[in-house]
Amino acid sequence: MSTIYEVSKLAGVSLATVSRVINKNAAVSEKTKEKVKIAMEQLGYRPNTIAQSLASNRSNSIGVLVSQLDSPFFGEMMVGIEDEMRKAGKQVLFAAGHNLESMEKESIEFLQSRNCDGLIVHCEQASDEYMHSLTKGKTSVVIVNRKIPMIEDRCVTLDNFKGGYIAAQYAVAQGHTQLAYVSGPHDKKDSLERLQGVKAACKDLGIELEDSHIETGDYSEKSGSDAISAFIEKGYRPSILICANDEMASGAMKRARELEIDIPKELSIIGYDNTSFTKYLHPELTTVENPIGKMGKMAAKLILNLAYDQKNVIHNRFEPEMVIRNSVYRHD
Amino acid sequence: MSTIYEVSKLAGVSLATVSRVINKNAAVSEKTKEKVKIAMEQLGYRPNTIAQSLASNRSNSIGVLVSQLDSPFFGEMMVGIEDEMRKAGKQVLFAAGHNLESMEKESIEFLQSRNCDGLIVHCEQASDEYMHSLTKGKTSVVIVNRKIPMIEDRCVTLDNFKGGYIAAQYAVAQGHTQLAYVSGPHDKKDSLERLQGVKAACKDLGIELEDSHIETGDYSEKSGSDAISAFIEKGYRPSILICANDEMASGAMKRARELEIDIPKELSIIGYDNTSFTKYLHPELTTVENPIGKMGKMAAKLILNLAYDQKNVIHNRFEPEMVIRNSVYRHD
DNA sequence: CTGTTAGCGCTTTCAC
DNA sequence: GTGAAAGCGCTAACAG
Repeated sequence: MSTIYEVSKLAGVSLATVSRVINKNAAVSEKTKEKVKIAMEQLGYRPNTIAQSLASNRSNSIGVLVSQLDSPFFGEMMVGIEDEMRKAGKQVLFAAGHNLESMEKESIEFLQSRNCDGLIVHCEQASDEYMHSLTKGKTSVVIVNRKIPMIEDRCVTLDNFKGGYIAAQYAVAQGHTQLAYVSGPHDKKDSLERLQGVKAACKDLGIELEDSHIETGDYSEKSGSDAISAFIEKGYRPSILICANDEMASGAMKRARELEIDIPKELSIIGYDNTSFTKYLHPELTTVENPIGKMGKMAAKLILNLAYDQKNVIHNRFEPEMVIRNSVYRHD
Repeated sequence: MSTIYEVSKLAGVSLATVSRVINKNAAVSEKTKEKVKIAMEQLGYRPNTIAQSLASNRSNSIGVLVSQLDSPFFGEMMVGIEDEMRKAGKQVLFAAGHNLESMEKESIEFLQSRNCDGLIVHCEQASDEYMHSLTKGKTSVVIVNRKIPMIEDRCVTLDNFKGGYIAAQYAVAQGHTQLAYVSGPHDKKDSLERLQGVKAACKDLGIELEDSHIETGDYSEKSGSDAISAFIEKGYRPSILICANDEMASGAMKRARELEIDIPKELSIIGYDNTSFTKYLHPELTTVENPIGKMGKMAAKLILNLAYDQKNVIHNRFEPEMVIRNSVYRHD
């Protein structure tokens, strides 16, 4: 591999001049620029990014922490980020936190040790305080899907309250009055917000949603199935079940099928996230769109602003929308 | 961030000595080693990986090219690789080729420009010749899921012939005689091999599989649906449809449901890959396990051998296995 | 607009 | 077993 030195020799200019045409950050006369370009071409010169990083103290890479690498949800997020960063000529390093506080911290340290210029993190377990302190470090940090007090401008979030609200609203609009809800874990803010949204909508619309009509799951398929069983044991037969994510909706559908409950006629189902696998479900799942791909893109834009002084327009609060498919029956 | 220089000052030794205890590649007396370690501890010293790379001409990172970042299939592969590389303390860069020759090459160049010590690639479009020349470069390359003549030792592959064979064999063992097959595109070797496996099994077992009972798809869900329609138009009603991947199997199931064909009673289905979404299908899909996660791990081990002189035991030819679930009806 | 020069933080001969 | 010193390939003042 040829070096900047060889290019400068061949072009008959100094190292600095070559560096300038590479970085386009200082005026170089058209003539010399041309000479340099020809020399680079001839030698097949490619700048050594490592050396660039060391000298400039910038690695032109950003680190991304997701919970899992093999999930449709994080997949979309990664694609959104990669896309945007690639356009900006920056590299992306992905690491997985596996939903464990220790792994999350370890992965963040790993990314930091790689001299990332910025971090985009989707942390589920690490505390608000930890996140907060992270943003105080010298590398910029953007947080996805979590609103942390004091640093909201670093957070790209979804209005989960509204997500819950519109789901319940839609259910009622379709003539349902016997609602049930499977919530996510109560120690997660997004889960809580969705629940509050559902409750608020019911209240606003004059529909009763007793506490006993709410089950708490853990976002897993199994907890969706379990919820169905739980309602049946309680003797409650809702006409519609709203789930805090698609995974649980899928579990609920499976259980219902085992029990020969017809979906959507006897039991309608609403999911949340609009994960890609919803298309494999039968009937196709009506759900709340979680624009995680777009949020990833926005997080990327934000980090580009923070770490590389770009001036992208930022809006960091996203609104969910209903995705109407076939799992909700209309009662007239 | 403290540097190696500060550590050496504090420990009262030279730079070189500190470097030695970091890299454990030369003898250092217990005493001084201890001193250095204490100094590193006190300063919270972390080696600067960029500087290490520049000086040693090794980046301790490997690049991975997949077709898509947001796919369950590649997700598993990425997890397998990340896992193994992480254990080895190496970094992984992921890039997407999007099934386009231009993007594949561009992404490979991107990874190379990042000074990866090795590359693991899953290329669909680039030619054998290109792949071949790639392995001739100075960075080691491992190829996943494609057997390229002359460099088989660099390839981690699945026995696709056997995959097709056991699928057909299983179908026949379950009492089916009216088989049909939806193949993948004919310009892909793996697709061809699966087809040949199916044909061979039929022949060996004395079952007829006319050419008209074979449809050619493109691995997409839609082409699975289309295949069903095509068979019906031809007036052929198979008792079992073997698909060259799960995606097409899913499409076929959808179409069958629309046509009110009962699965598996009237039509059994076998998929291929055992992708994670198969659990969302109904009935749960009987399919051929494609151990892509394990293959990713193995590719990682191989690249560790090639790029870092590790001595992992390699077996680069994987065997598929049937995963029996509920989409095949047994005819006695 | 262009060249000179001093590092960036580390590894790696080569002596001792 | 340890230290001195020469780079790795590039950027970024600074001077002209």
